[in-house]
Amino acid sequence: MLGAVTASTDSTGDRIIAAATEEFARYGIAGARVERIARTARTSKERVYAYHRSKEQLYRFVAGRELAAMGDAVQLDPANLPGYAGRVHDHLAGHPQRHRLMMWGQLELPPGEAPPDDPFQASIRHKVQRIREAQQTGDLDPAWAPEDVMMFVSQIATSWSVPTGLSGDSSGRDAFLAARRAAIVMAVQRLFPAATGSHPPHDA
Amino acid sequence: MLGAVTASTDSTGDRIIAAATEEFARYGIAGARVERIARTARTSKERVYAYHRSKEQLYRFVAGRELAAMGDAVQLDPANLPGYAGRVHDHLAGHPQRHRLMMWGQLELPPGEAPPDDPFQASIRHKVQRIREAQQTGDLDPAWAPEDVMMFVSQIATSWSVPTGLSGDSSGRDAFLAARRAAIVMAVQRLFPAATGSHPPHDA
DNA sequence: AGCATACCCAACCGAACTGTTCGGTTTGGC
DNA sequence: GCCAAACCGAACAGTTCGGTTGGGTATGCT
Repeated sequence: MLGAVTASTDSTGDRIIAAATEEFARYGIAGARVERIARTARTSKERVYAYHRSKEQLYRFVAGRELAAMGDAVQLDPANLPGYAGRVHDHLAGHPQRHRLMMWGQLELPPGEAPPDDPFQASIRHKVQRIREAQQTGDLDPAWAPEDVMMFVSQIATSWSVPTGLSGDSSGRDAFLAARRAAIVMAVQRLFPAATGSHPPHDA
Repeated sequence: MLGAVTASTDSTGDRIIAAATEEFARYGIAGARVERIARTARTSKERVYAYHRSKEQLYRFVAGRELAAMGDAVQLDPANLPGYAGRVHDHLAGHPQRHRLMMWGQLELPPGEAPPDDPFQASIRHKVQRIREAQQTGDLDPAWAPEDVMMFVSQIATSWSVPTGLSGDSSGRDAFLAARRAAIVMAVQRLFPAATGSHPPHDA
């Protein structure tokens, strides 16, 4: 439950991944302690390095995993961006570690890294492309630059993914997040309304 | 020019602050090296600790400074949020270190810190209050929760404050950022239109 | 029985870091 | 010239960490 992408089995490799996900989300790459990861995973440092080449590579692995899991959980639907934003909010706001895990990499990894196949860059480019296509088929207002659409939706959707202290106590947190979700959906709907569904699919 | 809040004089204390600002923005708190700060400031570690109690306290100092400088540079005008968002974009997108400096603190400092007078929390609360008042005077649509207004404007305004590789090469970067600025202003205008200015100021 | 694989544990290496100390030098006011 | 403050450079103490090594156990296959 603590690990973001809890594997189905409970092998040593899986426990290492779960423990690393937790550790990196909390302390970042530089702040993470391999010894602590090993202890949490009920194994030894030696095993961690048997499965992963280095601490940084281990981070890349779990971060990529988290990104993929998020891609599965929240499906980008360029014809219904308000719904997409709501799903993103649900996925992240209820599990702040998921957001933190990604942010650490964005700050700690100098942009001169894995340029050809970086999963994050690829994911972004893919989303922009999907939005561009939706604009061509009339599902989305073509007046906006697709990069802006993608960025604004992401930014609004993740507005409340980092606990700020504004969120109040833990008792009313669900209600709080639900209200924030409604505002997110409304804002995105106002900027990029969902397609009504009654339009010809480009060639009809 | 490199330091975000370059002091007017060039005393040792000022150079330490400038160097620390640069160092923290690039490497974060844990990643910053006091020795490197001292060298950049053309002084010694001994001097750094003569002016500041610890590395973390030094970070808090420069981060607070940066926050204050930003508060001066971009004035929140609840009656004209699109203009405010544009100013925030100008202030941050052209100087990504400014944004990075703040983000590090948000990730690295556990939320159990300086709860009573944390400048960041105070700044947020203050902005929310300003927005709430504008809603009461009719400058802003009172249908939104003020927290959402503040957060959405901030998120949209900072959309392009972190270089993503989408920004293209350095040659066309100015044009790129200018286009992004226009989109930001338009988006905020659509969500929270600027007051027309021809309304009675609450008591007329 | 033989063997390979997975595993544990503890020690270890080399490097790096924070924060302090200290002897000696410069600077500027009086 | 005198003195105090600011400063420098280098070393130091104490700790921590990433990553490696090596000896030993458990398991399961053939």
